[in-house]
Amino acid sequence: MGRSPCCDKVGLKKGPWTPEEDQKLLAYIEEHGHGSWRALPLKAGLQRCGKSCRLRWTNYLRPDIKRGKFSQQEEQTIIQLHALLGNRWSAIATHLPKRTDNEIKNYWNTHLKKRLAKMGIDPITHKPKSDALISINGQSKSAANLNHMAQWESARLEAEARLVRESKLRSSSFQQDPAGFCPSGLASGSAPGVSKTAAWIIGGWTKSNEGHSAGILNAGYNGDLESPTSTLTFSENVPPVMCSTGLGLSSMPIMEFAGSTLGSSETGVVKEERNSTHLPSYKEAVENSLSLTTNLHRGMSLSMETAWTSESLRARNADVNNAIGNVIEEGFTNLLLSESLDRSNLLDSGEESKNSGGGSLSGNSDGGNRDSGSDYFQDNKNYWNNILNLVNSSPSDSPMFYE
DNA sequence: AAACTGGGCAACCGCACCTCC
DNA sequence: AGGAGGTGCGGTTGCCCAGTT
Repeated sequence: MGRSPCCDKVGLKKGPWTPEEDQKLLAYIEEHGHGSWRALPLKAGLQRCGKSCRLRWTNYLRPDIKRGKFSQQEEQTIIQLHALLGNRWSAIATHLPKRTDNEIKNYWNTHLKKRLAKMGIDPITHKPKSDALISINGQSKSAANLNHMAQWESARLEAEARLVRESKLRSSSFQQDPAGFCPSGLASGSAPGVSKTAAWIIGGWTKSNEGHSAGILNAGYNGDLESPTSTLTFSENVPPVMCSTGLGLSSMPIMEFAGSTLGSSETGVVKEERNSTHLPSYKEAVENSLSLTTNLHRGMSLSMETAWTSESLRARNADVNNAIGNVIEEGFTNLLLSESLDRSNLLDSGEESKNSGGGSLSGNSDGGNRDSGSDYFQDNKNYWNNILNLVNSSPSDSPMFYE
């Protein structure tokens, strides 16, 4: 095709930006907006390529960028989303308000990836690197767990493959009006829907453990959990496992969300129709997936408030935050984030403290200190539950990043 | 104190996708 | 329908700085 370069490289400056250049760019964009990036440098009086200007703006100058150290929850978010999305930094960034994809990518490469590796977790697959990590008497558990994770991965891949197929078939874009996702019966009182989401996820997982062939999350399961549960039912013949991945959710052309909180029969219905001419790409499908689950969650999370006040928003966010926190606290992802975790100490001590929000992978790997066989398994369930839970959480109104 | 090393981060590069004509 | 330009994205590079030898 021989396309022309995005800009004439001759005479254009490269390398670090000076404060003067920053000022010029800022001043121009504040006054005119960026418009065409290619034309911007000339208009702004910059000897830079438009692409360079865009990058500088999006990664550094933009006013809504939060700089500085990543919080623990941000780290969790990155790890969990990376487990689900891989190196789709922009998609991950949408769930981390005020952080740029570049910043997240750098942080992953320089911190989190290494930390995972150090923990014996493959930063690519997010799985333990070998069975040796598992306790002696946990051999069968190890196998079961890896099998479990393999199924998850398999489901994920299936979902992605399905997305590709669906994206070719689909002819509609999503109706993403959050209000449309708010089943009035779902959020009675002030109980945040997110806890119900978590309950649903965990409930589904727990049940699925009893029958792996049914998939990891049997979304269609309408079980007898004590806590309020919600179910997803699909009008297509979709293997339940497909519902287990955040990806799978939105790939369903027609999807019905039935909230069965506290025995209520109110039902929120989310439907998409095959009418539009828009054929989303795979990438778009993935994004839509996230958006849909996000909106689904948002709908669940919304109380019956008709207006969003800052107070109600914050109150809700606090509730949501607590709910997420409660779930996440139990995940072994926390291991990666705990400042107190010192693998060598654990190895040296030969005894793992029986605390605490999530135990220790290294503890598990070290001679079966964890005598509760279900803990490790539970940790891993939680790990992946958290991922799904996270995707279900809203990117834009995520409570965890309020300052 | 100088040289070396590694970590962290901003920026660049090239490809892929999207949109417009 | 197809080409060209614009933009977004992910991988990589290179510079700066702090810590170590």
